[in-house]
Amino acid sequence: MNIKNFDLNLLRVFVAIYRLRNVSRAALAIGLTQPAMSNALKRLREQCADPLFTRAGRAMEPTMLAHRLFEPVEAALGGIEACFARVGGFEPEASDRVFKLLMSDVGEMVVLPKLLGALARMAPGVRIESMRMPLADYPHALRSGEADLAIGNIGVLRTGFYQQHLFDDRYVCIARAEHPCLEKRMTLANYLAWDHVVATSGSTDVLIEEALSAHRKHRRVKLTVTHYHRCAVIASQSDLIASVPANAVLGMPGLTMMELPVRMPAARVRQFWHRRSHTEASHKWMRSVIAGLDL
DNA sequence: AAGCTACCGATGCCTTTAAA
DNA sequence: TTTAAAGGCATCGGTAGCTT
Repeated sequence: MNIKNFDLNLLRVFVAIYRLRNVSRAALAIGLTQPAMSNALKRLREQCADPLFTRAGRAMEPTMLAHRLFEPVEAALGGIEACFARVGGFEPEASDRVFKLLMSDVGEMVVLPKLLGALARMAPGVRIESMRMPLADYPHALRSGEADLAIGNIGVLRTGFYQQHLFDDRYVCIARAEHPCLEKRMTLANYLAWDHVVATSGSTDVLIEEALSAHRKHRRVKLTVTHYHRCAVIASQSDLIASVPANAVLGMPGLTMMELPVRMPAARVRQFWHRRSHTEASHKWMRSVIAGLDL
């Protein structure tokens, strides 16, 4: 390898593929397209004179050299990032800043455990405040600084907001394990024949209603609650059925998960921020930490 | 077992950008 | 102005998983 010509961005490429074992997802994680990532991997392979990752089914398995390189490369990259964060006036390891994050309870379950793990290593004094409010209030909260970031599949944040993709989730229909609706296929007619419990903490409710409107249909909503998790608990103990992001119910006992009878694109869960925070050092640092989580 | 579909990495070709 | 490199779009081909 000739270090004079080495592109340090290739180290980010290497770390992302090693963590995710997937070129496409690694590309999304660092803001490239899949072909650009594939080309970067090719250049990295040429520089290292080693394939670094070999395809094994749907995973990219690291070679012996990749395993040996990962720890020192990750540490070096972390050092560089911390150094630039300090130049910008933010020292993560010494900070006691509070970051206010807008997210649903599913977001909390998926993001917060890993985020806290990362903070324990990098910024033990930094604190998180998870906030909940109606989706319509998100733009104002981010614009005014009441919240730092919003995480979710949020359609209301467009003009004046930046966004970065974090992971995809799918929407599913859930019912208690012995529910009579399971005796038949979950057709649209079957789905509409039952009373529903809906949660208002994310955008699922709005998106399902839009999908049903396209068929000129509507659900009978018997109960509205604020959290997806409560929605799932109620569905597991009643004859109400619900439509939720799959991550909301993973591992929950007493529930059956089914495909929705209407076509729903996957939930593209992203982090959103207002342009007022775009160049602020601590904010940039927190965004990079969240984007680097293996979600 | 065969056929179908979805997923995913690789590649060709083009445009853009920056350096010489 | 030329050239090389990087990134994006479109597409190809291999693999896995599901259905018949």
